[in-house]
Amino acid sequence: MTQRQPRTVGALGRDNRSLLLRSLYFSAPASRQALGAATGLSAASVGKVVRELVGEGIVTEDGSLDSDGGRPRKLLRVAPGYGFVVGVDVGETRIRIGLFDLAMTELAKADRLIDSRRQGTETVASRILAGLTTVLRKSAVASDAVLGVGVGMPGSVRRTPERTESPGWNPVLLEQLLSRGTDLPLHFDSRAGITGRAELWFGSGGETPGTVVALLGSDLGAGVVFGGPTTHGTSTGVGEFGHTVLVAGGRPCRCGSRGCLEAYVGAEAILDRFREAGGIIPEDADLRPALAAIVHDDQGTGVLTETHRYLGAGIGGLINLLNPARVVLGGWVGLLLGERNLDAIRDAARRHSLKHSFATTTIDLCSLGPDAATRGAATLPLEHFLNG
Amino acid sequence: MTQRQPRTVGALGRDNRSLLLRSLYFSAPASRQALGAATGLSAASVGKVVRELVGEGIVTEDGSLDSDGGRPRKLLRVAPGYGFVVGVDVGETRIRIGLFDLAMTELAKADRLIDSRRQGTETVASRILAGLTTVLRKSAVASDAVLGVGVGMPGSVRRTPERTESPGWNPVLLEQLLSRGTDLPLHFDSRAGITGRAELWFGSGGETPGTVVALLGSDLGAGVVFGGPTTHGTSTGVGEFGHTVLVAGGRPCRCGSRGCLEAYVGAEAILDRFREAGGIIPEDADLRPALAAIVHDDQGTGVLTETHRYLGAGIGGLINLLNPARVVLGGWVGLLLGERNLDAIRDAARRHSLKHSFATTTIDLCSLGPDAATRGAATLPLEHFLNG
DNA sequence: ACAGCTTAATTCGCGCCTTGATTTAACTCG
DNA sequence: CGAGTTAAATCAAGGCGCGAATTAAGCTGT
Repeated sequence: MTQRQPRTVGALGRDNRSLLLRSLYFSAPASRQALGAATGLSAASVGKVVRELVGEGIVTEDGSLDSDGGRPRKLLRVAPGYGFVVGVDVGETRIRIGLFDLAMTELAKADRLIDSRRQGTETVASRILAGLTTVLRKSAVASDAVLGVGVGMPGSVRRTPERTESPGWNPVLLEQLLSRGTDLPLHFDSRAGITGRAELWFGSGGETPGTVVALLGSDLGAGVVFGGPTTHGTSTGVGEFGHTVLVAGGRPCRCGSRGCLEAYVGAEAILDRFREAGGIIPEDADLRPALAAIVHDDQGTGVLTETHRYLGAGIGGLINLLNPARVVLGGWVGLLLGERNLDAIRDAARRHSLKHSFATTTIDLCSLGPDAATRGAATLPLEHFLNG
Repeated sequence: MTQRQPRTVGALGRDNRSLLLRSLYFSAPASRQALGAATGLSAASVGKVVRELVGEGIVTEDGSLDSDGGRPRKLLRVAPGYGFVVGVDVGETRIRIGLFDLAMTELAKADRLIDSRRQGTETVASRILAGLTTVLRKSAVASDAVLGVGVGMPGSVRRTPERTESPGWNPVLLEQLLSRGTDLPLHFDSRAGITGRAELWFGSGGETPGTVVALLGSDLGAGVVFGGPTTHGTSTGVGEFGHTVLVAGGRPCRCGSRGCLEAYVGAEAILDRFREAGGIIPEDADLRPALAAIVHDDQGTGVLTETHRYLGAGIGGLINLLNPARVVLGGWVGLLLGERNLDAIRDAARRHSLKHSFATTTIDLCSLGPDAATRGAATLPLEHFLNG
């Protein structure tokens, strides 16, 4: 029955402070005036809050706008060196760690190879902790200046002790081990989630409210992140759409079901379908080059066209259900398919969604490289910081 | 960049007032103490706000709890007669109108037959306006005591002047015509939306947060309403899921696409599939009895089992994507299918969704009759009232 | 170069809110 | 019937945002 936190007048103040801070963060260098307009707060309140923030060292004045007759407005920004955030991307073959300042410039990074098939959660945890000290040392950042660590983990992050996806892998245990090894605040999300966050925060188009990010990669599955109706910063994971049924009773999927989207547009799935359609590809070829080759030339099998169509249908369903303002296609498989013929995907999505919903949606390619994941993970503690 | 309304301290007050009012509304007769516990407000604040509300006639004291040694707590409730709300359900063959007091007891209702194929928006508007005066007269409620009118319309309600679904039907025009004919505040939603709202407000299970309502009817399409993470009262339409692709390249759907869910589990679709599978049904049979007959005995065609499976797969996708706490199956087709074998649907949904998501979801049948629609529509102005 | 103008930022008093403490009200029980 | 107990109202205090007034800091034209 509860709804809003700011019940008390004190909470209201903290709330407006965070509102202002977030607004400032996203509008980069901004004057007090601009902040007032953006937040709806009066000049007096903006002044007061800014004074506090400057006093705490969170915000600094940085240059000023040229005047045209009056007193020039001083520009404000969040002090990049006030604190630092760490992002961790736990892949299947390696762990990536990045340390960023508040302006999200990367100050240090570290890679740790792992073999997820053979090494368990304990190894992953110790690797992460080791990488953490490494980036701290490299960047000469004091541990207590780190605001938090965001970790993107494979699979779903839903907290259940029992029943994890892969036998050797236990997200709950990872949390325990990590929190035992460091005092830093930890934040967790799925890999799809952190990649989506990266796109939402730093991707093309920027802060469009109501953005759905559809990620396609072999080792990533597919996921969705939804930037709430408000904006930026307030992104919330929604769910997985890789296992939506697209062909009832169709191809078996590794999830145990049949006809899932992933069983058609996942990397391995595309390769399998290519082979079945008579396409020739070396048996021991690596996934990425093999897929790239198919996308470049599908040897007349029609697999590529079909894949575009499947993907478009899946996206169409997404559009019907979530009615987003923008769909961003990402993940290396998604990028490969989209770069080749995004219009084919758009077209299929159009055919498989309601006219009106489709008309108010744009479908774009993700513009970020694969190493954006750590950056996306680092937005987890950053967001926590901005929300006070 | 804006996010929360209560920026100013005055708004905070209004906000808490509405919080309290809503809390009171849903916890029926409640003491001041209970309200304090429920809302988190202090006894002092509760007392003050309640005094105001009583002064305005919105809330009345009604009995008191037996004491066990101390002063007994007086019970409060929203005065049912403080105001009234009207719900309108615009179907394809008739318009239903209901007038309710704040306790949502129906004081009067009216039916108007229409022929949506032949009569245009103008007729619908005038029928609604006529029905409105009828229920007002019947119930002897003064027009200015009506807080608002909620209208559930066929199709999507997304506001676009151009490009409406059916040629003779124009939701935007309807809004214009109605607002020209009455001064009462108008609220609009889709028919799926109002039916979903009814389930959310008055249905079994009650106020579970994160409830998705899946409606299946021939003339209704399928829709989804999502009760936000907060609670009751704050429901927001999400989208249509009747045209999610379930069988890529499958049966043609009236939406122009192929393989939509509706093309398999819509009433006509089930009948068609039944006939194609060799089932015998009179050519001129009415939809409902015909479908009921099939559900009762599908003559060994397997169509029923198949339908359950399709529907389950569709619901599974819903679960993956939205991760609701509860899925409620409604609409007359949905009820028919669910009453026959809900477990088959559950089972198919389980097979087609991620283990964890499914485990945290329950799938139930809608418990409301078909005439709940006007009641659901009337929650639109009611909610507006409760939100201040 | 200097008054006069213009605009930014700060300061100040007001009204409003919630809260904890205190007081009053209303009932039970021995 | 008075002591005890609990509910509700009242009161004073502390905070917050806002508009108005004030101060700060540049331009501009002669």
